[in-house]
Amino acid sequence: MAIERTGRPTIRTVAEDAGVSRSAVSKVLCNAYGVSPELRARVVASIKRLDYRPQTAARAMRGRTFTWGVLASEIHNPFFADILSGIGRKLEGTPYQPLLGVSQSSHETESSLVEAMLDRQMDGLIWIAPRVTSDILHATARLVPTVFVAYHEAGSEDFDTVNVDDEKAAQLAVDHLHSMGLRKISMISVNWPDRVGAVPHLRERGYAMAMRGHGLQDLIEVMHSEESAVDVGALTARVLSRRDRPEALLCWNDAAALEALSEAKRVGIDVPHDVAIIGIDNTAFCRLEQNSLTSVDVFAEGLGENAARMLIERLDGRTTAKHILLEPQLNVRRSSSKNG
Amino acid sequence: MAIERTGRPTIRTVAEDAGVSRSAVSKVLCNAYGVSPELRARVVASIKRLDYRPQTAARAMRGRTFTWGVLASEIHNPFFADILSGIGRKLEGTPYQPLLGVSQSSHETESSLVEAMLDRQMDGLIWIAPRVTSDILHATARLVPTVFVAYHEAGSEDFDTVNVDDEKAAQLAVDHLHSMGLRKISMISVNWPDRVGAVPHLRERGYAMAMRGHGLQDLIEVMHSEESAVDVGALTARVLSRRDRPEALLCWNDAAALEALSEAKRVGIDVPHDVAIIGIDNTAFCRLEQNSLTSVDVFAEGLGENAARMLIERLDGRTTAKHILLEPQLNVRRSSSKNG
DNA sequence: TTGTAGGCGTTATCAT
DNA sequence: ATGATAACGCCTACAA
Repeated sequence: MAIERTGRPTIRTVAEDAGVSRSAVSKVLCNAYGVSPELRARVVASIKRLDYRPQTAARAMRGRTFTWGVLASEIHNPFFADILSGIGRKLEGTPYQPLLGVSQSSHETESSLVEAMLDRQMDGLIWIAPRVTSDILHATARLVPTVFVAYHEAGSEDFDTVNVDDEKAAQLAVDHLHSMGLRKISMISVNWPDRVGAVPHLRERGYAMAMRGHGLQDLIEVMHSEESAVDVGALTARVLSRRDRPEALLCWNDAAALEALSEAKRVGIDVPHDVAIIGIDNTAFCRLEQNSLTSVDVFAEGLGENAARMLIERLDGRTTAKHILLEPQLNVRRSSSKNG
Repeated sequence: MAIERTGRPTIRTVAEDAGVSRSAVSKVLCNAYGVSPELRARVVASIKRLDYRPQTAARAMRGRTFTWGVLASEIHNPFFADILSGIGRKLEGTPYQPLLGVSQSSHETESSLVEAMLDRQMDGLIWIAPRVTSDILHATARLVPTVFVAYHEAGSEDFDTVNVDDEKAAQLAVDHLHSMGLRKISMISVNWPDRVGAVPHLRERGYAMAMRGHGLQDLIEVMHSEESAVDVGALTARVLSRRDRPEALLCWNDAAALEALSEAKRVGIDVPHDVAIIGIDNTAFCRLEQNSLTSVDVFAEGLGENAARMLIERLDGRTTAKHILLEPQLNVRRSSSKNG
């Protein structure tokens, strides 16, 4: 019986235990042709008895790792956690293991995280809300099957994308506010690398389009803050203290909207009476009574599930790109309702 | 020039480019002895020119992967995100890459996630808030260097632990409530696998000890809910609607406390006047005005940094166990203050 | 149907 | 100081 350095049984151990060749074991593992039921049974029994599991590194040398890299730049936002849940659920029962790498801004850059994933031979990548330039995305996708979530480039042949219609999400919000008779609707957005397909960009566009659609083009106002919570808070505080304060604030995401709620409360401005506030993402915190934040649901978990499905299809051989666009849905709560 | 299947340069490509042997390149990569400055320079130049990076799978076959597995059962709680931030920060500039695996309850079990990590030859594990039995933890730690965060077993020789003093955290909360003249202090805890070293268990103990310390042993009341937000909400609603409603609720973590705030608001019970509410973890949401939740800081990011430091030390050769216990710190906010 | 042999990219041992 | 060589565990032609 072969004794291995690691103490783990190897394919060799199993072969000896079952009294067959190593390749026989391998064939059983890969569900390959040319193994008799009897031989298979013996091998399966040995595998079970020895508690054998193939070593990913060795497999990687010959092909696949059964490992997916999931890339995110931030995970404090529950939006990312929801996506990950969706991926995890979809991968249940498959041999694939998703592993999350986080590129904390200012720490590890996104590109070096991608390199780390490539070095580790991930079978595929799910990349959430990328910030780097489009050419890097294409270059990456040509090296390894990649699905982008929260990044729009429906024309790309190199990769799949899975998104909610972010323009429409913002439009739904504006339409709702307008239907309440509000006109001075400003938007709080975020400083983000200026990419055409970036989510903040599209949400800003949707806002502007909707405003124009209602004849409010003169009232269009988009303000940008850094991503940090304190910056969002400071910006909101400035806006709310203005004499010509807007009647409503559309925040580019829930995190910003929750900060806005906080600032409004701090300075004693009533929501929604003095100012209505709307977020986008419809994360779990919106539901809490102290927030009761109107928000546009972007079905983050569904995004994750779809992304996983796309990648499975790719690994199963699909070569043409697919681009999925889910319908957003408005959830009205107290932060923007008349009888709030 | 060797052409590789993957299109990536290999150590062989570099060797040929630099006109040296593969072992020479390897030695440069590993900072091994016996390479002349001149040879090293040539190799380094080739590595840079070819943009060569070693393949992790191949390295794994010979030893290390420079990859750490981080295990968590849930990531919606920002507590986990903070820990991960701490790990990431500490690992900046090191060759190690942390990758997060999530064992969503009811989906993938924790044990199978551990197996996935072992199959992928992680150099080390950081395991946050494990739920499985202690013997599994020991068995795992004997296979691969492991640091546990948010799990107490200071006597273990097999692994390191990094924690805040969870008993004391709960005590601080009770002491504070008691100092406000409150006596009927109940605790909302969670159904959790009944492990001696589990965080909910210790926080419950700390609560009970503090109550006894103040002569309030007859008022000790610990209620348990499932982890899901709706369950916490339902339990809180029941408690708040009781005629003999407690004067204060100590929630085992912030997530539960935020739900409690929500329910209180829903049924029109004023916080803190009618009931004071305290959480533990001091996650970012406590700061928001609409929550203004008193909470005990457990320095999650510090936990992450310490865990990373412990694991680095292990990989550098330390063989004796270390157990770190940070001091918690109370942060009083409106949800428990007299002039709230 | 089954087994043999070679190689994936890297590191470590041992000659030179 | 440098280089040849042998593993590591697995998969896949190909041979029996």
